Amino acid sequence: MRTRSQSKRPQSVGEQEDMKSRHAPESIDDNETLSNISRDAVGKLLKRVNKGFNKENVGYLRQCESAATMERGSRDIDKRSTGTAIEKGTAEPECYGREAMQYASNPEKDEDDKDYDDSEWEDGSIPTLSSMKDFQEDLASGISVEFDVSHCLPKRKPVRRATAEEKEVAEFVHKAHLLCLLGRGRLMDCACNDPLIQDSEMSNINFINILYSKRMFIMVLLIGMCYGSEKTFHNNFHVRSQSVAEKSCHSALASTLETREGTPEAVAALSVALFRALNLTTRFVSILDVVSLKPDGELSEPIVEVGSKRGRDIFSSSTLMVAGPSCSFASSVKSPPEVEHGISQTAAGGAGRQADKSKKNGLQCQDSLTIDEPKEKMSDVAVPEPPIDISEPCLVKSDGLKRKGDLEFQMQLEMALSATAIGTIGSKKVGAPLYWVEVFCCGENLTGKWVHVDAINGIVDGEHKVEAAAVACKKSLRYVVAFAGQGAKDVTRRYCTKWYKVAAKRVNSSWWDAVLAPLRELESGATGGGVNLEYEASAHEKNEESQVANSNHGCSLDKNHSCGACKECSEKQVEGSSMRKSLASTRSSLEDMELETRALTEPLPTNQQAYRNHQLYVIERWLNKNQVLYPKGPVLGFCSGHAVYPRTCVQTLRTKERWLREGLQVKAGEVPAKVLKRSLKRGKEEAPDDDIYADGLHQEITALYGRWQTEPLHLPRAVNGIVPKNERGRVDVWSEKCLPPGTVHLRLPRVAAVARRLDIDYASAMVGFEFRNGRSAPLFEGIVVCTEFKDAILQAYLEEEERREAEEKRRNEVQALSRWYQLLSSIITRQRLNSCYGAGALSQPSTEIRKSDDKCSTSANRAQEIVASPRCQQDDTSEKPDVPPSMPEENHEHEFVMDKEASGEEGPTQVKRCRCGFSVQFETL
DNA sequence: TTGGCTAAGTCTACTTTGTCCACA
DNA sequence: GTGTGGACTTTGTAGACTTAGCCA
Repeated sequence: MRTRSQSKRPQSVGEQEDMKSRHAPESIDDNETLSNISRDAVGKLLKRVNKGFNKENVGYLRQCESAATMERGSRDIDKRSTGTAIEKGTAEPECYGREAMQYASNPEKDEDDKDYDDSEWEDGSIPTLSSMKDFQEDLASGISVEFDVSHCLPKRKPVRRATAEEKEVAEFVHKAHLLCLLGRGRLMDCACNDPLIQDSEMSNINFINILYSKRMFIMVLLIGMCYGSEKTFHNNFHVRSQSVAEKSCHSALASTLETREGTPEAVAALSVALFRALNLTTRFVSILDVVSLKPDGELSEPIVEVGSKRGRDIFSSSTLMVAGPSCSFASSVKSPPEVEHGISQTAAGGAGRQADKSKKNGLQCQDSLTIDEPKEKMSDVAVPEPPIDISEPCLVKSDGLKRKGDLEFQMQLEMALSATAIGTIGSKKVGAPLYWVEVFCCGENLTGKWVHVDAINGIVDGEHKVEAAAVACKKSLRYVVAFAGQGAKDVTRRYCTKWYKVAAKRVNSSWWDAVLAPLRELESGATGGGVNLEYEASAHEKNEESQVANSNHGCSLDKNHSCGACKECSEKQVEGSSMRKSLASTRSSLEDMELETRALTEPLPTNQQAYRNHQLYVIERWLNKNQVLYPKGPVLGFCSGHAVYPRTCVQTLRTKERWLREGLQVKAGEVPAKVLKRSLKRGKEEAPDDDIYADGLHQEITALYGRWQTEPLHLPRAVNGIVPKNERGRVDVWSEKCLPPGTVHLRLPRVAAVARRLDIDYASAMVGFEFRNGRSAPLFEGIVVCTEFKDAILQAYLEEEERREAEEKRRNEVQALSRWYQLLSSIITRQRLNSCYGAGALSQPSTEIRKSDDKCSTSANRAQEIVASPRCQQDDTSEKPDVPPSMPEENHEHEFVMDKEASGEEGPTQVKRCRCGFSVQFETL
């Protein structure tokens, strides 16, 4: 096919060849390059054409071949009509050459050929197989394709960089979104404390009496959130896609509780409510899926691309998130129909049958696990040391499989399920783990841990799997926040293994820490104030023991008893309060230590780029020019042959002058830790011994020193009231440390004049530089004087300021009076002129003057009074000229006639009036 | 898909210590 | 005659940093 523009081209290939041959001697090199480029481009095009025609256009080609005769006829007509000398078989090469040019200039467009605008194309001959053959023959015979070399050179795409303003806006949006999500999490956490919801959930279980056993607690976790082995929590609640309908958190939970169907957030929150109803210390944990911190950055869309073909709801619903083989996968969430069809049939594929098979085994395993395994495993260990997943033990730890065949079958099944799970994750067909629960499980000697519990997916202690699942779902694990007691705590480090990657995507830590600071206290108070299993068990025992005692003083005792009236209860409250506080601080600090330990024991990255901004490690190649490693060691490892050092070894070097600003000076005899060479482009010459001339370039060296080479600044002390000054007769006050001993910095305006008047020695205090008039200029603020003169100068300064203020006030008053006098004088003069010339032709200017007077007379009421004086009014009304009998010609000479005579306070006045209406009022002497 | 490398654009820190003239 | 204060004009550069593209 040919484009319209192509059909209008005046030159045929033959003509191009002629031109090429004519210009060949002028650019032999270019021709060689062009021929190579042409050959490559045509080769690529041929591949593409073959591929395209073989795969896509075969059917169409058959139709075209059947109509080949007709098309050739029309092509001949076309050739005759255009009048171009297209040889047989050259139309197609030209066509290909055109495509080759397009392809060479923009290879990416190749994929979008189908999207070409139809208007750009006209009906033409379809290249048939025979024509292809001809084309190849022609190609072999030396036909080449010319194209503009400027379009075929590989060019980088123009890089669109965000400006500082865009970055700032993006940061604002990021922060705002973060705060919104933080607020949302707090609301949801608050809703989890709703007693109605908790009671409603409690009504579904009936083993509260056996709760107070850590062994039972673990078992409860394992069997699926208190709903029994056959009726697990995540089987009981259906997870559906995120609802866009605006619902309050309470109503969302209530609705989910009633319909047994809700969003992942609501289902996770219900599990929190359930645990809290059971008096377990529980947090509602959420990934704050906030918009990117970078402009035009990736928005964490809740839907993955694959889902678009089968409907967005499929993958927006939370399904299994863990990669491992899972019994819960087999007995997975009762999902909506599309979920079952979408995932079990597509993602799992053949493994769906495996899943069905394992479902039966899984249930058996669950049963066996919940009854046997926990009792054996948890009898001695309170905290589940290995990650406990209800899915894993069911296949691995069954005692019933003893025979070799059974073991082989087990391994095969495990491998199949692993492959299924990996495939599932690889194809991004899992729901994003956005919400889960953390339950504090206390161990011996107050050593406890927060246990990850995902009620939606039926996973316990799977914190190490969250990151992988989030990555698989294109979710960024930037902020993982645990909510409790209206507070919040950042627990991201518990769930991420590569903190250096996460930290780069987070907002600056100071702002985030400031936001979370008050929330951390609330969270700490709530989680510490809650009851862990150990504490609860002991408290429960105490309650039972004290029931008898309570009956003595008449207090009704329940688990939340606190009358506060009786002495025992008061003491118990105080004791409990202090215990809770200590428990909270201990628990919180222990968790902080744990998170900090995780951060400090992060594994070494395997790529060099990661060391550029890594908080813990560094390699020497990424050091800045003013950084060195001191001490250079220890070597923690190697990355691509580069030694890895702790980041703490990195020292920042500064010049002597820079250290002075820090209040430090370089020790005598210290050799620069690093010497920088830089070219001198400024006209000012440095001292000759500081300059070097190398390779004809005028360079200067900059000696840099480390902090270990410095000592506190020793400035000469002020003696006999004389301030030590620098070579410019000033004192550089970068900070208080830069003040000579015995001096003080008086940062007051006009204080220098006071010191000078008192004949006290002082020095101007230079506090920095500012750019004025295109160059930097020192910035002075106040003076530096000896300490003993401080009070005298301040007292004199106050007196001088009072005197100056009084003088200024007096000057202002005089100036105000003068301006009032000028104003009134001008008004009177103007009014007099107005009364004289205000009629007739001068009426308009008079009005304008009055308008301008009005603008400035808002504060001059007196002036308005004068303007509105009786005499003026009389003039305005009585002096209004009569309508002239006839309009005189322009530029006529006034002929005044004595109109009337009046007498005023200032004497008799007379008015002369011309017949044109112009009048003159004058006073008679 | 990941990592190494590079190009290119953006941002940031560094630099640094006047002169003339009107007016009080 | 002298001191004071305002106007003048509005940098330039190197290097760090970031990001996208290319390639292995």
